[in-house]
Amino acid sequence: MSRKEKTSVTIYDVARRAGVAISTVSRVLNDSPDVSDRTRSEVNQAIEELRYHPSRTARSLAQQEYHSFAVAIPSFTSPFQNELLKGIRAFIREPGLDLLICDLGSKNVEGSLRAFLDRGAVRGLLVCGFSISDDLAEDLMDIQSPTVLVGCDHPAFDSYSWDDEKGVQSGVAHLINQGHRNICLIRSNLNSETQMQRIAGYQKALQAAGIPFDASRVVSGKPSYHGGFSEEDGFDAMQSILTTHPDTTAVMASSDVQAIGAMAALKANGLRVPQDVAIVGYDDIKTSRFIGLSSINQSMQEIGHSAAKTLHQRIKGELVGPAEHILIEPKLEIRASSSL
Amino acid sequence: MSRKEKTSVTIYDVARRAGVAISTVSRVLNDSPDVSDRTRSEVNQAIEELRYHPSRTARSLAQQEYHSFAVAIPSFTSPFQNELLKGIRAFIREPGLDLLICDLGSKNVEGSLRAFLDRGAVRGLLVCGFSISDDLAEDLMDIQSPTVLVGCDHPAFDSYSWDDEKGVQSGVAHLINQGHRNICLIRSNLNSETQMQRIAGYQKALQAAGIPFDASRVVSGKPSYHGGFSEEDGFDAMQSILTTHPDTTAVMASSDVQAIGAMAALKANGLRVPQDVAIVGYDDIKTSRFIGLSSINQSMQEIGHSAAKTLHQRIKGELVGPAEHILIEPKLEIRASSSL
DNA sequence: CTGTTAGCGCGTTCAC
DNA sequence: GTGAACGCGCTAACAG
Repeated sequence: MSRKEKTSVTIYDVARRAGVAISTVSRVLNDSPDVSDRTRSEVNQAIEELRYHPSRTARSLAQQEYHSFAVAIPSFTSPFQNELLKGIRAFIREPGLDLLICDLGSKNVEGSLRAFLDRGAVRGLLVCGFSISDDLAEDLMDIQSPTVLVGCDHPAFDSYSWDDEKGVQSGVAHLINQGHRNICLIRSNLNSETQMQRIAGYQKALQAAGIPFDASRVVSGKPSYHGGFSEEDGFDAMQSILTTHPDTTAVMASSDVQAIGAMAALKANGLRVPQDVAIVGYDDIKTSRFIGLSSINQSMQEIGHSAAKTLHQRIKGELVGPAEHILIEPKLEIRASSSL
Repeated sequence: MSRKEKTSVTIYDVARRAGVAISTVSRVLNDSPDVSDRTRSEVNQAIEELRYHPSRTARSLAQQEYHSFAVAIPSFTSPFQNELLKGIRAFIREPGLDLLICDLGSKNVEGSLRAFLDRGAVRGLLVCGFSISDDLAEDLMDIQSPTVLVGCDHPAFDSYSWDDEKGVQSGVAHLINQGHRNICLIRSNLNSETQMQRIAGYQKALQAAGIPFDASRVVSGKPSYHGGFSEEDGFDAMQSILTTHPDTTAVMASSDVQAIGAMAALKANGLRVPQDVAIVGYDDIKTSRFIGLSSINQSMQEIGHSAAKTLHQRIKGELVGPAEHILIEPKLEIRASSSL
């Protein structure tokens, strides 16, 4: 009995047990036709008896294949990112892939991604939800594997991003059309490019209507989780709006959960939505379908699906040529239940 | 130029470039102290120049180490599972692990898990959210790697589950204490053990108060996503309650989103919560803090964290001995905002 | 301190 | 149809 310590059963054990060579075992494993029914069943029996399962890592190393997408994403449990992940999942279901998720957190996003890359290169990478510096872009190119960006743009990679400026602009324009003039914008407390674009959209809409821009009407909640996109942030922000700008009749929120929080604040103050204060939330329509708000639909699911598909094609070499850059233009959706 | 086709840069390339052996490169990679500063910097330079990144699979194969947890979970994007994942993430952040997520979907959960296992064994596995058959349990034992169960129990594995019966029982008892007698239970349309336990809890609470059990008061929505735990399901279920049992004054819902849907249905019918109909939702308190309901707190995050920790310890051999079975007893939480 | 060599577990030519 | 041998990219003893 010179068995090694607790070593798990390998393809060699199976081969020995079945009285064949490992290549034969490998063949039945990958159901090659070049195996006699007899040996096949013998091998299968040995596999059964030894309760053998091939090693995932060994297999992908030898096969130079990939069985999973790597997804780098900040706070993947946030409702927003979730929609994206649903889309990705919808795609990978058929090819039978898994998701290697690297949660980037919300503080040192870029550092986390670097650490992830140092842990070892992956076969294909989906980077979601934050704009990458040129520095990071180089690191990303270093790993030599297809990379698709979602939520930001960079010339070197395929990307899916959306026009935040136009999104907010159309939302605010909608409110203006409804007769509102005292409109506040709830932003996050990040100074991301995204935020700047949204503020620009807000300004443009006001400008187009001849309404003067008042910077104090752009508010954010206290710093909190999810970089200022949480319910608490929305609640805080709305609360402060009600005290500093009591004449406000409409609000554009930067996310759906923010909008939910804002609504809660209104209720807490005895105000009705949308009669007293109207709200438009920037979000995915699917997320909060029972909340009585209008919203900017980003259809994150579709984006996630497309991004995953693109990555898959790049990896398999089915897609060649220069990086593609898809810019989604968010649409305004008037909720049927907006009279909640 | 006899370079191979598009082969990515390996440790050999770096070694050649730096004029050293691959083992030396490996040493600086794993920052071993046994390297002279001079060679180290030379190697590092070569790494820089070649933009080399070690292969994740090759590394873990050779090292027999693990850099990621595998998590098998049904519909990981549901708000409920999300809380669990948050807890898991909280744990893995420090050891610098990633998450290999296998989304089991919601239809053929067990089959999906089997397919996952066939794709190759993993080093450690977290199975969440559904009870496993003895058959599947064997498969799980076959992969010879530590496995921790969350949301169900099995003698062979460490497990974290909660007492659904007592949970629902306390929720319904609370409603009874509030003076309600016509209480409905919104269940999912799965026939899981969990559901049976919940129904049992409902019955026990009624029985303790001398209220006769009426099976028709246990309702579910139309089959839908998430196995009946969605907003739509809650909406449907409440809608049917209002027509078949208009005398209902209180409802116990099986999940938070269900409760949200139920509330929407009430609003749609001009009813107020909780004045006309009170609701207790079975959920994680963090999930829907702005919804005006009482709830059964499952503190999924803590469970996720503990489960991940247990798995980690098993893998590292820091935890030995028979499987541990933790049974969480859900607590009732009266929401401060329950007058929304 | 550094290079050589043997694996890690499996896929994949090649001959037989 | 089947087996021996090599390679995937890297780590880990051994030597020197």
